[in-house]
Amino acid sequence: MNAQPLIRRLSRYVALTPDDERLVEEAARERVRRVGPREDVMREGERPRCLYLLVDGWGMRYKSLEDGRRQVLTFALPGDLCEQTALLLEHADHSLAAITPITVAEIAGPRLAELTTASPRLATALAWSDLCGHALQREWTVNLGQRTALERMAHLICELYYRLRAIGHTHGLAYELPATQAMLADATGISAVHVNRTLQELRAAELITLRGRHMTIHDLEALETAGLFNASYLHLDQSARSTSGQADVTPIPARSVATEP
Amino acid sequence: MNAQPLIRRLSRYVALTPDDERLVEEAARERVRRVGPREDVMREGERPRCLYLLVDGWGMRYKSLEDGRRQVLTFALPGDLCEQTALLLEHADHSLAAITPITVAEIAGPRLAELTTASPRLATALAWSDLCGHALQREWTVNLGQRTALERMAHLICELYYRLRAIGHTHGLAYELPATQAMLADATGISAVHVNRTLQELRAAELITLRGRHMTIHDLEALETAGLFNASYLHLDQSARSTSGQADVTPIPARSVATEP
DNA sequence: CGTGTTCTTGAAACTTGTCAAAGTTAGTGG
DNA sequence: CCACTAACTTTGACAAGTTTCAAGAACACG
Repeated sequence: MNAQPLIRRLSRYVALTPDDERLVEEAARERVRRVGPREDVMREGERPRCLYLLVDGWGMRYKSLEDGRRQVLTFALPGDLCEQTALLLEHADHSLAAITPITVAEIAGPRLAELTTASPRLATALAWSDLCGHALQREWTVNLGQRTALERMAHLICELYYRLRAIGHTHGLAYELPATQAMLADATGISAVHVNRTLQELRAAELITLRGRHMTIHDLEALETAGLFNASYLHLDQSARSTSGQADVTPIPARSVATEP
Repeated sequence: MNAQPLIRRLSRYVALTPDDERLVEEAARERVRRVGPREDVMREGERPRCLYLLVDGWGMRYKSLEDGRRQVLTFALPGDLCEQTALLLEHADHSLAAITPITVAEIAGPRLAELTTASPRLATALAWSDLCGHALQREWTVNLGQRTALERMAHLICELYYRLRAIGHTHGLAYELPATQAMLADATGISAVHVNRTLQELRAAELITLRGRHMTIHDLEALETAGLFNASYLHLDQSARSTSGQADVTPIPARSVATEP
């Protein structure tokens, strides 16, 4: 039950066997935690003791500057997992906060190692999961560096649409967007006030409707154009590829680290 | 010889045995390429057929927008390696260009797999290398999203200083900076003209001198403060940590992919 | 000793940020 | 179920930071 979002996600990359799925389910069932909105799941500077799998709800990864400025690195959606290498760190380099009430499964390092050594398919799938996270981070770098405020917002709205659609969280062209404008501001690197104006501009252009937490896209193609958006960086259509007899996919990771010293 | 920068880099994370070093050397010697300034080593959209190891010179990873805008994702320095998972991709999601004349070693997927299966130390070291790359990308996200033009430049200058110092490419507080102001602009997300003004501001504040390609930092501490810079994200001081008997560092990766289909 | 790239400068326009206050929504407790 | 508070959204006016355009100066290379 709990592991469904992750299994669904991993299956996007590699065809898993029933055994694989069982392994994932066990790992995700072991320790489950609920965290309320505005609370941190994991905090910058702390020692990472496990990998967090977001089972349900919205989260956000962020880094803070000493003077209080804050940058959202990415929004975390159901099925999202920390990058595996994070376990190597002595101190986490960013925080993960809950936006809505969320459910997270904690996957300990040794447990993760088990998965990847037991199944090369899982190892590959997890590598894919990491890869997608990094591709996303690169695209955000571009978004922040090159796009105007309007383009950034349009781009973000498109990204969230595609990511949510991939996990069945859209209704037609609509989805629930629990992030506040202040959070959108921290994600796009523009001020909260300007986020507000930018959203109004998108409304005026009849590209979207946003009332309360309800986002509706009216013209996806136009919105993508406005945001210079191209979904390929999300790698949502990998599905089949890895299924066929891929020759020498070496085991892959199993990046656990010493357990508590 | 060729592999020195990478060996040096990997040794920062994990103590390697002579055997490990030999393996790395062999892998890096196999195919070596020289690329001239302004040429691409690898281009967005192409199928990645190997991992590139920058042996000598400066490069930059970048993504382009359809309308010609360009964002530098990071500067590549000697010893830098592509992330291992990049081999999974059908199409590279960014390009790598030479800034100076450079030497790159091409490491094929199977070769990489060999390294990681043969030596758990190498596997861990390579995982660390990936991790550092991602941590750097996250920090750039913050840089672009939250810092002012002056802060971004200061931050970038500090970052380059520390990275170059780690590979012995600094002379006291000075280093050669082959990137043009236009490249710095694409890296910091500000216009080339404003980069120029910003550099002058840093000069006026007596924080740096930049004549031709020669960068000198006059007051590193003040520069770090100006850029809200904190070197910890670079993970330059991992050295010792992994040396001691780390219990259960599971093998780790070996992320190769099907060789040419 | 050109010729093309890179750096520098100034002035004007524009995007975005800041401040402050009012309006709205949502959640909590009486 | 309403009242009340706190959080969030919206607005306006203004300030500031940054971009753009255009042109000249300084380099660097063949």
